[in-house]
Amino acid sequence: MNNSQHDCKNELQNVSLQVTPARIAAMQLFESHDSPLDAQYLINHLHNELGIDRVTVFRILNTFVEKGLIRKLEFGEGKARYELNNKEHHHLICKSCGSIEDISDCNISSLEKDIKKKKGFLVQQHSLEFFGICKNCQK
Amino acid sequence: MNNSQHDCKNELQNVSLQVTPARIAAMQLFESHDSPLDAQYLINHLHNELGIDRVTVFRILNTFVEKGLIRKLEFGEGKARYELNNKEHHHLICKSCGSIEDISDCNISSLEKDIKKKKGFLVQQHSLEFFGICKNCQK
DNA sequence: TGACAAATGCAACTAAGTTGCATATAATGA
DNA sequence: TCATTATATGCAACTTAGTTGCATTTGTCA
Repeated sequence: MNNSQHDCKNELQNVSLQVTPARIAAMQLFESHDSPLDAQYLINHLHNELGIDRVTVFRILNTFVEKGLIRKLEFGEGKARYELNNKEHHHLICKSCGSIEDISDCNISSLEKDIKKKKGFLVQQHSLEFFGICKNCQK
Repeated sequence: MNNSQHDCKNELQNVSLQVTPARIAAMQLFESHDSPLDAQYLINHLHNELGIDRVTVFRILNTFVEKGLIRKLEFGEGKARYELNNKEHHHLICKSCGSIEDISDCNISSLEKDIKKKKGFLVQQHSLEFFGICKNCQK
């Protein structure tokens, strides 16, 4: 078992999930990609490499979200995307080429405190996505 | 024709859309609701009241989005929601009771200028949603 | 009012995601 | 290391959101 597989195994055990080939492979895909992946992408890879069924992939994604390993995103595409749930960040989604870039330091937390004070609403999560034209497509 | 219908008719004409019973009724539904509506809600109402087909409702929604009358939102429910595209605001979505409250003055525009400067990405739209527990559900 | 473009209805389809159930596999404790 | 048991997977069938093609109807405008 190589390093990457070993890391993935630990992450699964940390959240009390059984370590299976499908889950290790799914974690590895997330570890090795920067931009958020859709279910179909995982289905293709896991089916080709390990013969994993699409239903299993959907179940893995739901389980990972529940356990907090990944988070679910929606960019108005009629399907969900998923990415590792480590550092907080947001996305710049280019409407021209479809590229997805990350940004961090959006300083939303002060706004969240405001919301608690003014509205009494306790924010647990937020989603912030920017849609526009990336640097490249403006040329 | 009452006032509300007349207003809706004007809004349709302003964006060069033909005025039809289905479109007037759809606009009226949006005018009379604060929280974002899903397609199924419109389908139920327009079908019961006017016998409008579901396909027509989806087409109306797409047309309204294209013309900028409404905007499309996604709250991770596996379906889209739509609301009038007038003043900019964001949403507080309660994970306990499902209620959706509006908030405004989020001051994102300074962040958008920052993004242009730092990343070269030109922001045209953004979506900002907060998920948590509403005042009522905290009791 | 008649012509023409645009909107609608209907049927069929696609794509994302879910459920039930039988089988296979990972974790555990002797 | 083997048997037990809970958990994960595969397969088939299903649901729900949304789309497409085509024939018919309706709104607009001259």
